[in-house]
Amino acid sequence: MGITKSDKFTDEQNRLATLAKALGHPARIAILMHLFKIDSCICGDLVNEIGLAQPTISQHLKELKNLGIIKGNISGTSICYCIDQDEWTQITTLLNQFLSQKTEGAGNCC
Amino acid sequence: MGITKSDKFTDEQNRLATLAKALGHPARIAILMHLFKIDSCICGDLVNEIGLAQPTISQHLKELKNLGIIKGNISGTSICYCIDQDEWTQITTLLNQFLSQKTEGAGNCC
DNA sequence: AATATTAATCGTAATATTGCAATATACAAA
DNA sequence: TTTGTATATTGCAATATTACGATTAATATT
Repeated sequence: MGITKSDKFTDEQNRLATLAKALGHPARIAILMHLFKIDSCICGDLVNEIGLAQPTISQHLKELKNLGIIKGNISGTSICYCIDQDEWTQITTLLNQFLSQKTEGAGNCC
Repeated sequence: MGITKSDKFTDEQNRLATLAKALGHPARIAILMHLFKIDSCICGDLVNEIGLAQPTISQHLKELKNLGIIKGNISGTSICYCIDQDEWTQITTLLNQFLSQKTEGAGNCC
């Protein structure tokens, strides 16, 4: 039904899924990559950099902002976005913790 | 339009997004967690473990299987799923590479 | 063979996501 | 104040995802 039954899962599971989902679109990956590459506030070249329409980029930025991954400050007529390093560290720590799991035994029973 | 314009992005960006997306649902996180915890083939208790209907679980398993994260072998009348450790290592390496990025400067210009 | 068990597939409904045109908002410059 | 520039919001169309009932396929068991 298009609706995720979050109540069936633990907070941790929901949190991990939410974070992964936010990274689950190439435009948002590209935005983050660009922000890392520029490594300072960028203002509006994302629309040029990525080939999507301005409202679409704006929407993806909003999503990343809602999760706290990036923050934006008004800078004259443009808005200055950058990675929130603290939040990024927290998020990636959580994800890494999950990703670094290993099957105990040689695993691969199949 | 609900369709992702993959052609606008690099292979790496698309790959990362696809992997992240696969982890972007709590049921799939829960399935992986359970497989790691059991650390051996489990067969059908995922349906009991997670409170979703059998076709729903089957669908999520298929998604993970398509990406190669898990594999399943027929074992009598049931099917035996487990993590594909090699593939998991590859995938997490790729993701970690992206996640471990840091803003060079003190960052946080905003 | 008939029956039971397990998991995949099909069909469908409900909701979510993606993308953009049009518009609105906010500020700067002239 | 008007004009231009940059970003956000709204509204909508197209597609994707999630979930499940019903069914099917495959194998065991009797």
